[in-house]
Amino acid sequence: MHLPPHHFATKTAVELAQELIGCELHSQLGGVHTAGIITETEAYHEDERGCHAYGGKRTKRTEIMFAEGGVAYIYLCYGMHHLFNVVCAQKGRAEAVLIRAIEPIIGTKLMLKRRNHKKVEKNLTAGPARLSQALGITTDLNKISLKPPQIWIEERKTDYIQIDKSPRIGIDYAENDALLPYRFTLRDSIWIT
DNA sequence: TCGACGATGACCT
DNA sequence: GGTCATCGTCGAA
Repeated sequence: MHLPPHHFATKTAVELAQELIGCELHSQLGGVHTAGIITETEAYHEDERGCHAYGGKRTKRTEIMFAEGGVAYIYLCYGMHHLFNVVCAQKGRAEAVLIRAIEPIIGTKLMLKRRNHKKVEKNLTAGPARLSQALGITTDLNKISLKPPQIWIEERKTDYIQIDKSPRIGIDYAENDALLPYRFTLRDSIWIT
């Protein structure tokens, strides 16, 4: 069963980032279906410096983070990478979870084609820009609601997993907030960065 | 308008 | 380990 958009509105980013580990991220774009198990996430919220909406800053780009949870926040990084986030929390509160890595499970052949790879290996879908490319996610889909048939999340199917915590990647500018344990990874998975 | 700078990844040594 | 591609966003001018 997929998690309905309103589910995300009830969660903080730190809660959701952990809950999403082990869930499945699905995309059905151009009539083709791809999906993977979420193995790595990061939490962001407006009270810490790593967040684009730090201090409640509303700009054209960050406005979607203040929407009610259940929509996608997809933005372009380094001029070429499309990074996918799940907006959560209630309307008016900026919180989101960055999906950083997945383990491919459905449509791996198409993922290989989209990524121009020959072989299924870690760098096919481990990395926030890599998984977006593998699933066909681009900024065109920014702000869409997270429900079938475009992009949605299926609940975790295994009953027990272990989650590790560590500091987030690539946010040195966030000063002391860069040390917060807001990165979550599926223990023993090879599909993490 | 303009310039600085990224929630990165590919490729090279 | 290191280099660099590439462009939207944001704040300063």
